[in-house]
This record gives sequence, C-alpha cells and structure tokens, in this order.
Amino acid sequence: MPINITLPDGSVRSYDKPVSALQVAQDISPRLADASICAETEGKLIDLNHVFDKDSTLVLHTFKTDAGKEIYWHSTAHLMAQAVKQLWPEVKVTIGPAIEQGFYYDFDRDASFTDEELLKIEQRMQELCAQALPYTRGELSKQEAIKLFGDMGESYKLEILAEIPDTDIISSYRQGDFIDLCRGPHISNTGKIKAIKLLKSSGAYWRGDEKNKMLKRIYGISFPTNKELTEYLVFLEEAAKRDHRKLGKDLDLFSINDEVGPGLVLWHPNGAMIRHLIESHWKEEHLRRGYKLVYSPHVGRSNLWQTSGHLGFYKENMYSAMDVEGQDYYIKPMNCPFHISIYNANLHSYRELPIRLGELGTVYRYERSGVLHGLMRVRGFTQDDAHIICTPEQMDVEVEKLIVFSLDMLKSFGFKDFLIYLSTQPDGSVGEKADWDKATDSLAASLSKLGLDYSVDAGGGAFYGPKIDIKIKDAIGRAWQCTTIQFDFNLPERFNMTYVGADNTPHRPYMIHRAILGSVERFFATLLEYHGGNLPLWLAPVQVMLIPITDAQLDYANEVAEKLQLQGFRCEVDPRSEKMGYKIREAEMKKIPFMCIVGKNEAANGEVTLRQHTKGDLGSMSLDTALETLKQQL
RNA sequence: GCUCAAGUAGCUCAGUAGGUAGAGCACCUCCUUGGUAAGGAGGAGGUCACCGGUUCGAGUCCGGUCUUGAGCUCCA
Repeated sequence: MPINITLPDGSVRSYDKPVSALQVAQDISPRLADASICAETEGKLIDLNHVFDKDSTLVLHTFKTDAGKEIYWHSTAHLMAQAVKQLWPEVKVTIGPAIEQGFYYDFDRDASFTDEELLKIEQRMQELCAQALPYTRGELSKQEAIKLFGDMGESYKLEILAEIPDTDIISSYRQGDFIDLCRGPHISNTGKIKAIKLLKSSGAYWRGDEKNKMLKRIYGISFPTNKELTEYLVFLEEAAKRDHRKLGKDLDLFSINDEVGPGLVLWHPNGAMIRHLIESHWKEEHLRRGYKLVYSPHVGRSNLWQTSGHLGFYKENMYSAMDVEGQDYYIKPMNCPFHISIYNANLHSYRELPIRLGELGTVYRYERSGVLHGLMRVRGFTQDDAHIICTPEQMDVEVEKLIVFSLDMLKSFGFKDFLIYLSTQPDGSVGEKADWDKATDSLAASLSKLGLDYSVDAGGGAFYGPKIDIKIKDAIGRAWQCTTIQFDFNLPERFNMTYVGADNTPHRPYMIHRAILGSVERFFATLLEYHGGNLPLWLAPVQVMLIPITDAQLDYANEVAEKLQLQGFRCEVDPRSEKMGYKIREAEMKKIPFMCIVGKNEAANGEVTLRQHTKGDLGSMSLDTALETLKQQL
C-alpha cells in the first residue's frame, strides 16, 4: 500500500514505506528542506521528523509563514532557557512562548537580569547553536512527567501539569542537557538559529496575576540570517524616531507636566492647531451624516451615576466625589448618561429615529500610575463620542453606515490598513440572549456584506453588549485601537429610554455607543506616529514658511505671506538675519511641508521659489503657480 | 499598583575616588546680507526632581516621596 502525501498545490507524492516530513521536503527541493522549520498535517503543526505511515496532507512552514516564525521563536525561547539554566542552575523555569515579534521566557530568580547578563546569555546561546543540538520529542504519562520535573525541582512545571487531565499524554522536548514540558513542535536543531538578540528584561507576574510572584522576563528575537536581524534592529530604531512623545517634544505639540499632574495633557499652539483641524473635520463629517452635536457638563450628581450603574461597575476608574452643598458630584468618566438625559428630555416618536447624538466629550478616568503612556494612555481625554438611538429594525442599516463612516473617517487621515475585531457575549453579561444574538449577527453581517476581514474575540464583548473594534496599523506594523462600536443593552433599560411606536405604545430603543477616533489624544498620537511627524498638508500647523534670503526681501516675504493667508494657508515668515541654509534647515527639522524662498530675483519678478519638505527645491514660479501647487496637495 | 531602571540649563547629554557644576544646540546682543539642511564673536541661563539622613563637606553615598521609561495587569 503506497502512502500518499498531498501537498498544498494539490500534487501528491507516493511512498512505499513510512516517510518523514523532512524527507518529503528533501524530495521537493534540498533548499526547501533546509529552510523548513516545521510542518503541518491535517491542520496540526508537527515536527519535521514526524513520520507519516498513512495518507496525509503536508504543508511545510519556513520562516516566511506566521507558523514558521512562531515555532522558530518558541524554539529560541527554549534555547534561552537552556543557556540560563546552564549559567544559573538555581533559577527555575516557567513558561516561554513566541510573541508577535520574537519571544520571551519567564524565570523565577531574585535578581533581575542585567544587560551584561543578557549578553552572557546571548553568547551561551550562540555556543549552543554552534553545537547544532537536536530538539527531540519525548512522550510520557502525566505520572512520569510529574516525577521528571519534580526531581528537577521545577515547581512551576508541576503547577502546569496539575491542570492537565491525568490521562493525557504529555510531550517534552529535549535539546542537549535541557528538557522542557512542551506541546511543540520545534525546529530540528539549535543550529538552525543563526542570529539572536536579547532585547530587554523586565518583571512579569506568574500567570499574569498581580497576586502571584513577580518573575523575571527576558524578551528576545532571532532570525535565520544576520541580515534579517540587522533589518529588525533598524526597524526598531525607526519606530523610536516615530515615537509620538519624541515628536511631540521636537515639534512643540504638547507636554505633560509634573506640576499639572501625570496623564493630563497640555496642548501647545502647534498641537492645538492640529487638534482643531481634526475636530473641525470630525464635526463637518458628522453633520453631513445626520448627527446632531451636543454638549454636556464635566460633572454630574451621584444620582446620575447611580442610575447609569457606573458607581457600581466603573467606580474604580472614577475619581472620588466632590461635595457641592452637601451633595456628591462626580467628574465624568463617560458621556453616555448625559446623552441619554438629552434624549430623555423629550418624548420621542419612532418617526424621529434614528437619533444620533455626537460630542467631543472630555472624560476623566483614574488609570493606575504604571499604565500611563504619552498621549496613548492618559487620565483626561476627549472621546469623539456618539450615541445612536434607533429601533431594532433600523439597527442593521445603522451598523453598516457606522462601519462605512468609521473607515471613511480613518482613511481621510491617511490610514490604509485596519484590523477589525468582533467581540461577542461574555459570561455575566446583562440583556436578553436573543438581543445579543441579533446584535452580534447584525455586526457580523455588516462586516461580511462590506467584504471586510475580521477576527472574532469570543466572549470579549463588554458586559452590556457586543462590539466591533477597529485598530489602525502603523507604517511599521504596530496596531492601535481607535474605533469602537458597542451595543448597549444596559443603559436604555436603566434610564428607561422609550419611543412611541406606530402602535402608540412605548418601546425600548436600541442604543449603540461609538467612538471613531477613539480619543482625540490617542488618535493624535497614532496619526503622528503613522506619518512620522510629516503630516499631510491640510493638517500641518504651519503649512508654508516664508524665507527671505536677505533682510532686503522681508517686505516682499510679508506681502507673499499675506496673499497666501488670504487663500487660507497657514504661513509664517522667518525674519531673522540668518543665512538661508540655516532657515531652511530649521524649517526642514520642524517638518513644515513647504518653504517659500524669496530673494532679489523673486522680488523683482513677483515670483517665489518653492521647496517641499523632504523633497527639496521645486524651482521658481509665479505666485499663482505656487498657489496652484499648494492647492493640489490639499 | 507591582518589578527593574532613570531624573543635571528650554533640548540632547558630560560630570572621573564625595571638595558647593560643564559641553553642543536653542535664547539675547553685536558683526555678517549670505541662493537650497548649521557664518562669526560675546552674553545670559541651573536651590543638579523634592524631602530627610550620613559627612567638616553630597549632583555624587543611604532612606522616603514625586515623576518618567520598559514590562505585568487594565483600557480610548
């Protein structure tokens, strides 16, 4: 009986005796065999030395596939654990998975790892790579596994084993003198790992629970070639240059000040201008789509938060009450109760729905000190909030409109790649299951209808409703959550929201809570990082810098600036008696999109010379031509 | 909040074995009026995050507080 191995392209290779995945790879091409990291059969990842004794499918994974990377990095994590155990035998190992970019391994050790120690570990890893130690799979019963890891004193492994059913077969992987409890698969030998960099060490709780012991984590990354590692390190440097905190300082956009308080943002004129432009655009787009703008106060009486339930489920994120004539008031962590109160101020007919109330609403939330991060995570921020109140029948249309609107809005700022998540009903949620299913289906159907790829986060919804989140992918691959579209089965009930239906009886409306940008602060940060500070012309706080070559052209420069301003451009004149090169350099570093250079020739002919940021000299031209050029970029 | 690191002029950073602070850029004044990324000279600017301790003497050593960074947990 031949054994048929079916490959992804549909071709079949027949063998008359059992054959390993690696052998099949060899038969396809030795180079493929060399590049292969692991294999996959019937949807399950396997080692390359897995032997097929019956008809099977086979997919080979190289470092190019996600699965290949994951296995490669996971194997490197094992290698790192081996090196650490060799250097410090008393250290206990815990777990060490692959992550999106690289891997980590958590160790139980009193002292944290210093940079010198990381280098030492890296060296030991390289020595172990040179030995090309094979990773060998072993299978044992739970009893045997407990004995094995118990004898080694690896208490964390015993804890993991305790959660595995008694009857399961446990797999372990050994390379050289190191053995780890592991599902696998792994690369064939340590020699496959060519380039390693241990990036940083930090603390991490055992099982991510802050009640547990703080372990010492080492992050690292590895590649099949040194070239890839170098590229990755360059990429990290590039990311650091785009950090919004650095750009915010360099371009004088915002600051966060000790005395004012952590997590509270001061918007400087340039940053405030950008924010103004974002917000104006936001308002126009909302009005165009049938939203009504509202404003609401920054504080509200405790009754309001009692009714909304925030004092119950959200209290730990709220600041403590302030006393106003014997009554408790709370600064708002959310805008919803106010928007609902606006809705409830009047009686509504089904004929008015949907009602879409929008507000750039500033909220304050208590965030633990350790989580604050530039503008990405702050204590006071402005949500681009809106609540859509509609009949159940209108829900599908509204959801679809909302998704289209969200993507259009994000695209208008230059973003192109999005990650979309659908989060479904968690345990302990409120509302009827039927409503949940209906809402969840509506969200899913809209996404599918629009042909959008999304991942499902099962049980990841809020307790009050399912949601869609959209994350923006950065030019260098990082993802930031902006848009969130959440159904709410809780608040309409709590606030007894109603509308009068065609049958002349009150009905409970559906409510969708949504933010497209998320928060103006986070969106602003993402925008900055995405563009690396080089904002599109319409968002640049200063669009044109007028640079007179000598003081003699100062009047002419002012004249040109005035004309540009009349056409709606934001421009400034650099009047200093500095050399032109000096002023150009400064304008370039401030990332001002256009420079308008005027010397005696331009002044004499009524012309200007344009220079575009990062692109250089565009030559001299009439003022009208220059205006045309600028307008084309808007 | 927890673990580890850091906090010196507006910015980026030096500061060696504890002896009351230094550079570059930016800023101010003067000279220079220069054609596509830094012209020259001079000047001003710091209770070395804050509080306490050790010491004859602390930017430097010790303790505490605040803030920042990398993570953990959580989230827009």
